[in-house]
Amino acid sequence: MRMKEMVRRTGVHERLLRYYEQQGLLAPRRLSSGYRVYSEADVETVRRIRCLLTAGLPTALIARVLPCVRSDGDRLVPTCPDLVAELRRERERITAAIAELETSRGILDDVITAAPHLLAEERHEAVPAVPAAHAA
DNA sequence: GTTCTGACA
DNA sequence: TGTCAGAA
Repeated sequence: MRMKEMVRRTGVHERLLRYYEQQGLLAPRRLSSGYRVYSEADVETVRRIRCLLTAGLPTALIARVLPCVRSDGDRLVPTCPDLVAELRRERERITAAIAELETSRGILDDVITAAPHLLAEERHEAVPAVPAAHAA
């Protein structure tokens, strides 16, 4: 199938399908015209890509993970021994990222709660009366 | 009309 | 990721 049909089948925008290919996640056959020709397997691959992206994996890792998983309904099952270890590392990276964000939020909380009176005044001054003639 | 590549927001 | 331009 060509691009238009692939977009319909996957629900993924044409621009993204090209991006996945550019990242080495897809390798559709090419016609002499240069047009891409996708297979049924490619449709399934796109579903896996979406799943892994949602899981927060970077495209570079997805490219390595893709040949090491099989689909079981809407679940992905690892088929390579090294893969699980790699995914564990990725999980640790995400855990670390969460910790950093929580720290950032904590600092902001301190700043926000330190001057509630200023926030109240600012709110009062920031809402001047709108002339009726200019109101939408 | 459909798809391609490249570039920019 | 979304969108547009210019070419085939």
